[in-house]
Amino acid sequence: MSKSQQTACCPPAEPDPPVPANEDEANELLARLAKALAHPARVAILRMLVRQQGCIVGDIVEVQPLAQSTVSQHLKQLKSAGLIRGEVDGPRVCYCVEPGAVAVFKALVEAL
Amino acid sequence: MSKSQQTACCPPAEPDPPVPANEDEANELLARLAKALAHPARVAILRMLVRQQGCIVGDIVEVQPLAQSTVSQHLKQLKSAGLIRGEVDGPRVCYCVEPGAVAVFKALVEAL
DNA sequence: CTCCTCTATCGTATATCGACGATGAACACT
DNA sequence: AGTGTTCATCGTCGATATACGATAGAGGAG
Repeated sequence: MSKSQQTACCPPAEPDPPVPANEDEANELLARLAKALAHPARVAILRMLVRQQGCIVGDIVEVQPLAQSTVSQHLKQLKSAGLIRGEVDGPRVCYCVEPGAVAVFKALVEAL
Repeated sequence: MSKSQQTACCPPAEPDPPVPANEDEANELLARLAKALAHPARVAILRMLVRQQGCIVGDIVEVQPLAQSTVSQHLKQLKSAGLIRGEVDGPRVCYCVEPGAVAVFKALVEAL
């Protein structure tokens, strides 16, 4: 039973991502975002979410060589960093990228 | 006594920074580099090193609100991630950016 | 040779990470 | 109601991160 359903969660939204002008704030934000990606599994998850539009947790667990609870914790970290968003879709939860946050991260890194 | 001496350490070098083609390896490398920047102090230090060509440890310690030993540890992490390089300059040590590593990091992030 | 400066390392304490199994809560389906 | 699926949370464990003071070691200055 492959269960890759393209549930149309994660709508557009995203008006504008503010990049901090203050350097100290930029450092803290960049550090927080970098910390969220300081683990290969989280990088892989983010990449997966960027690639396809929204992912069910089960799909991620199938791909990652980790326990379901561990994946859930990684998702929690990505979410609390603001890089992804999760929406309940019936019994499942659909995660998707927060494009604005990724854009801010790219901008901060590029400005290094 | 301000001691900002532009000791001409940190020569050119840098032939070519190889970016891993394999996605898993890219994930691990990105995670390692992101981890190195997962702390505001390290981001600030890297920025400082990018801005001016090479920095004496003492200068960094003066700017950062941290103990000298703590700064030294952060430098060690940045160095073991390959983002900076340190050269002994008499009694001092001059740290400088490893431009190739920063370029790889930017490329990996941009490719997200 | 004897100080003095500069930096790295050691030792320590606290906090967070990363992983897992087990449990709990929400939902669909019968 | 009862059952099964899906995901988050809890509790736990070892490993790592972060911070500091204290110490060691290498180099100049006198």
